[in-house]
Amino acid sequence: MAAMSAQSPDDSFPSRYDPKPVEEKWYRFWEESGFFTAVAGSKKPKYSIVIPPPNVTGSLHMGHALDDGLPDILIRRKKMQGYETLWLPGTDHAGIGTQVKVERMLAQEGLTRFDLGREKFIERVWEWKEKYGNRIVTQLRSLGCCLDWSRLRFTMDAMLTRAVREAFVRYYEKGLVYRGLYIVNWCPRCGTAVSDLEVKYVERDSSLWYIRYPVADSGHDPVSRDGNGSCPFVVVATTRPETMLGDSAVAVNPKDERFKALVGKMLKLPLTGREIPMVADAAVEMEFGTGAVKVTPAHDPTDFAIGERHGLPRHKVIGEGAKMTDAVPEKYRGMTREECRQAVVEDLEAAGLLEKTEPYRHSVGTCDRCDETIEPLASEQWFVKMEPLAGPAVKAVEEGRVKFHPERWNKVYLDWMKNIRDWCISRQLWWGHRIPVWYCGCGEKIVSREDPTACPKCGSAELKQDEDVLDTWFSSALWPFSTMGWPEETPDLAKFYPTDFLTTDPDIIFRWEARMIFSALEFTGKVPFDDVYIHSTVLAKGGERMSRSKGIGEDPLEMIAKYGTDAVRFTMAFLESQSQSYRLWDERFQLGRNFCNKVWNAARLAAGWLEEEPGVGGPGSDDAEMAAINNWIRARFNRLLARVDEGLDHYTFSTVAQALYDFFWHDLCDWYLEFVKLRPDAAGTRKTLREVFRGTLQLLHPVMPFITEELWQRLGYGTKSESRSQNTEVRSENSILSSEWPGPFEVDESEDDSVEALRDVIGAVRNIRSEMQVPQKTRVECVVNCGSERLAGFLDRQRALVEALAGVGELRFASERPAKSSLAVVPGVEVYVPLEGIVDLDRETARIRKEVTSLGELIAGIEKKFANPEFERRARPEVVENERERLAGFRDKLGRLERQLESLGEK
RNA sequence: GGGCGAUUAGCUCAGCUGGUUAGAGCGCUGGUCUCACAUACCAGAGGUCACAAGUUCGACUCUUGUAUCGCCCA
Repeated sequence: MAAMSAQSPDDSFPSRYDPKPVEEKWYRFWEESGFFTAVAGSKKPKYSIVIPPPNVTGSLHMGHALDDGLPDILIRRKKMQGYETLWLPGTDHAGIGTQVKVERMLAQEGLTRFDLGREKFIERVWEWKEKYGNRIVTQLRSLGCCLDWSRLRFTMDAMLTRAVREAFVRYYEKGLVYRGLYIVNWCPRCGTAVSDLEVKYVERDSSLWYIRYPVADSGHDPVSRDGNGSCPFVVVATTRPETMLGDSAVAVNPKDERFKALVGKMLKLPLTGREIPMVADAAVEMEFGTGAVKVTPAHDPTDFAIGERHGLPRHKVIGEGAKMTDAVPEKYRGMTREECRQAVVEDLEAAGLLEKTEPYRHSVGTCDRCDETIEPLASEQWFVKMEPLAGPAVKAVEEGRVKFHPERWNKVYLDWMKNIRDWCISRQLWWGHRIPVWYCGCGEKIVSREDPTACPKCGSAELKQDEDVLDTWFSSALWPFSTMGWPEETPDLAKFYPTDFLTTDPDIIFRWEARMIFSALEFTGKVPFDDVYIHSTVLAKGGERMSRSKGIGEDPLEMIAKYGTDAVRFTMAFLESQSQSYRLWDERFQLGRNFCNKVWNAARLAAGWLEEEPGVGGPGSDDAEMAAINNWIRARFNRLLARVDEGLDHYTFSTVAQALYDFFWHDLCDWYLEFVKLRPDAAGTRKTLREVFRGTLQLLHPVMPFITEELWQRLGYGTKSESRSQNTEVRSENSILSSEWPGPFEVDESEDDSVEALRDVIGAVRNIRSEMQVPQKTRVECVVNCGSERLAGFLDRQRALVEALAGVGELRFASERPAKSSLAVVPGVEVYVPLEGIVDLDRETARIRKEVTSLGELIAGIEKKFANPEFERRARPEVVENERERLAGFRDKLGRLERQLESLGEK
């Protein structure tokens, strides 16, 4: 411990990276510098992204960390690449969610929304929003997102509300929005209709009840079988016996021979005294139950359709509160669905009309939000007619104007869009965009952008606005352009729309991306974005879905507090590899934290060199000595740059993070900085160090914004302009965020192979030392036998590096193996380590044998290829040539090692 | 019922259009407080790439099937 502080005399550059002070400081700096604010009048090319708006009721979870962290990576790079970027923040009013939240608050005061009335209630919701709705927005800052706060939007803002009205009215005028009586998914607990997407189906164990419906004019006793061939009743199977009270018919498939004779006859509906017809309809599956099904047009979508086709009455037997209505016999009225089911089954049984009950597993629709069983209910609702809208939305993706990434999601989207059904957009809520339709006592219906004051037909001022509000997703669908001022032709819209990119969880691809695409095409004539990236679902350690309410998973804010924002961002990018999901837990963030610390400490080391002027004429000041190594790291940097650019252009975040990690840790720290330690003084080395560090910080910046800005400043890049800019544009580089994205170095790679050989020699000696259990502090001799003069010359010039990094006393050159020495063969070089007195013959034999064995396997593998004459005939020539070279190389190495084994045997 | 995805080292995951000794992080083993970092350094062990058949000169990679798991839609 004491040693540690002694090693870091300068407390202003501590040996551990502490993210907290750094993060606060630089976020404020960026924001105050105006880096986040987009300029619509800019002449620069644009790059824009709108945030997938989180619910105002929400707080940051791992999904947001990706929704918002990944675009931030892209945005930061584009800023550095000189684009005028807009990264637009905002929140969604989340109709049901918010309303329920405020209702719960009221409940604590012993009030319901009805006690307050609509107006007062909405006031309370706004109060709630002002007070708590900004929580998620604040949290986005701690993720480091460079969102343009001057353009913060909310779906209930006046500007966006106007867009919603405009959209509704335009749809209406084109006949694309209509009001109609259809079966909707009714949630009795939420008290509203919900769209198909908000229904989740869960498998439940239940029963299939077989009920006898007596034939009205059969003349037979309905209970006993008379055995003379004529059937006194029709048996129907149902999973919902309580709905039989609302039956209007029994239907069979027209092709079903079993029932041909009965079609057109009347049946007695048990428990009600009603008579209902037998009808034939192709929608009936002959395989289900008995082949005859009960038809309840008011409570089932298929039955509703059958009812339409056959002109059947709709008996609404279950009401909005999921209780039996007055349309049923008195004894059942007011019962819940469950109570009524039991009563009906008992009564049928008592009447001898229950033929049998079978256990049955089926899926039951439940409310996505509250898990209540959904009641399909015939109800007056507003719908968007999807067919005319879906066509262009399908085309946009088929023609590649919108591209999903990973590619497979294109298909998911297309399947859905091609089978889409009309969208139920009215909700029986108070919080939301109220439907802009007014009704007059004279029967006139007014659909208007502005609130009307009088009926255009009769002049009456007694107008009543539709009670319902629009589905929240109706406004979300307009988000990419409503946030920019549509329908006004604003500068923002002109400059930044369409947007370039959007990322979300796979969950909301239909609610969001799909609806945004058709809405955008309809209203703006343009796609809302070019690329959609569907990120992985983050699972908890055990593979379960993260859930705050169930206490499963990690809180990103906690992880940020514990490991730092950059560590969280880096780790999540590292894991984001285009798979369906990945598992994440607390300790995983150590990956990012350790990497941050590595970057920090490498900078700490380099800082010492960069502060001083290069030495002149002193040891290590000779550029020639380090030239090949400087070129090597520059070449490695170029390779990194190519990978980062390629990866970010294709949204392969994981490969980008891995490339950064590998280069920084394994090329820069493990080798280059270790080389430089020995002779940091040459001007060429200084230059390389400075430039490579600069470029590397820049490449790291989009993923790890805070630490890179801190180091950018500490290393002095923020004060001296060193941009290698080709542009004439003058850029202030006082922040890494405003610096110019790097390009490749010019580099002479002619001696890269020599540097590789240098690393191989050091590695070989280290390996021998370790296998021979040579103590770390013991210097060994090392003799090399080079295949070429050039390489020998190079290694001679680099002898100091071999000596320091491999623990070698003196590097010597020879063409013969010294006695009692250990041998390693690397490309172009034989490495001997004389181990007089230390060498352990058994160990050396074992070490060589191991390698001989693995070489033998490799050689056998390649020989097998050549053994087949087809190989040389059919494989590509370069492949054959390559294999030939590998084989020769392995054989050569094997021969040398075998000779070593023989000579060991002699001694 | 339909669609999509996964199955690679003890764990969590990479491996593009088939052809360099299948990689990483963590964990493990041995050795190091080496003057940036023990959140570190050095060396190493560990995989018949779920299974079967096929295509091919050649399959972790392509095709088909089987098994197990997961996601979505109806």
